[in-house]
Amino acid sequence: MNQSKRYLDIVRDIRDMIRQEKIKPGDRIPSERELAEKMQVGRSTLREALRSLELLGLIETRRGEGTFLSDYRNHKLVEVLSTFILQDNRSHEDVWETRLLHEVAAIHAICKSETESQMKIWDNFRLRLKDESFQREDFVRELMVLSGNRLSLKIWFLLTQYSGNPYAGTVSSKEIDFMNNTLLAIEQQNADTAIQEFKAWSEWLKKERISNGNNT
Amino acid sequence: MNQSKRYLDIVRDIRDMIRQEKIKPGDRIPSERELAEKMQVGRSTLREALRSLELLGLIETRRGEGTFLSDYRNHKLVEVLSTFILQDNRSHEDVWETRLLHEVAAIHAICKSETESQMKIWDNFRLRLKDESFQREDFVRELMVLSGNRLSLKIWFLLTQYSGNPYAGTVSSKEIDFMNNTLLAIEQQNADTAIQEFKAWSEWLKKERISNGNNT
DNA sequence: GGATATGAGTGGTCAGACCACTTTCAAAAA
DNA sequence: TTTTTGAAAGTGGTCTGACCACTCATATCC
Repeated sequence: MNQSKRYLDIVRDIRDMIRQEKIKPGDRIPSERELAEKMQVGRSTLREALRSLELLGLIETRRGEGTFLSDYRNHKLVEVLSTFILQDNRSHEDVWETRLLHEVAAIHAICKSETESQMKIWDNFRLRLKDESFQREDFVRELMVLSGNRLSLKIWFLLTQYSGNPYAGTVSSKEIDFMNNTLLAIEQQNADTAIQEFKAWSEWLKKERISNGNNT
Repeated sequence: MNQSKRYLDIVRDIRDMIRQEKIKPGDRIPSERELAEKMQVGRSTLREALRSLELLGLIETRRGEGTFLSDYRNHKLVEVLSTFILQDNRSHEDVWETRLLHEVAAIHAICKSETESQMKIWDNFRLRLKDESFQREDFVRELMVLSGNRLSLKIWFLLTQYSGNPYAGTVSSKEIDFMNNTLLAIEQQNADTAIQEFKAWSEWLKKERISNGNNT
């Protein structure tokens, strides 16, 4: 009988315990010493399991306080993977394209799943458009959220952070036109036009950025 | 100075070491005792880092033999995260959608950037299509590679691992039709048709999967 | 030569000891 | 009485040294 990987069993046990005792995100789970005794296992072994879970963002440990269950919706899938993905893929072009890819998909999704209750959202959008500091990034973020795909949102957010915000600064009137056009097409649920306009805007920005010698 | 989370530093150090010393998947990395000494850290602390990496499937440990850098293929991340996270159908849906999103974008990119030299690729594709074991995943992987966006490819690959391959098994004739149609449209650089066909295929598969009660 | 025993090396586990930190609460000071 | 102080208890973070179980290469024996 070789059942190595005891810590994997512990991971499972902890999960089961959380389920059974109905521990909710934010709640404290028993201390390491307590768990170790309950599970008839050494503390160091137990800790190996806990650290694994922590790296994944499933639990949170605070020295002197204890270990807490974190919201599993905030899991570190993206973050963890990114440290291993983005390392050798520093191609700015790839990051840019991938980011754009998520943005376009979000617009497409929004156009295809419009509900009446969202109508007022666009009005709100228009109001904020008048704010000078309302830039492409803010605009897109709203769209990403509206698309409803949280994973895509997370990836997008990460890519945005990674590539920085090269558009900081004033928002030109040309940009506002792009925004308005895109928004209008979305309102009319015209995906093709919206995406076309959005891409044109993005391309334009890209060129502006290059001509300004803006590099992250 | 409170710099807790030493094991996180170790995770990074190990990653850097792997990169610097050009350790390849399958290669052996130094023993725990060796690493602990080199990094001036206790063996138990080092092990916490190693176990985290192991849970992610980035390394593989074999008792009595050593620790080896693993190929990205076997990670348990899928398993562990899914038991914690995927109870929520919404997350499942997000992964699926995000994956599809990358696939569609790849097809789009290929259609828009066709070069003559790629012509023979399609012939090769057709040949492999006759192989029974050539499934959607294989088909799409080729496309992802052809798209040229390595970052997108990596993200797609991990999402695929994450959501598993529920399509394993025989490839129905209906599927082969879908594949052929998609391929044909791509050859003709007809992005809209290709994507439409591809999405239809995906939707069909999704339904098949549900009706078969296939759940990871 | 082939089978077998041995020993070095490795990961797996444990117990015990500190350390650093947070919280609590009772004693001391105001 | 109220406020401040500080000691104690509890927690995670780390290290050490000791075994155990296993693998593999080597030496030994038949």
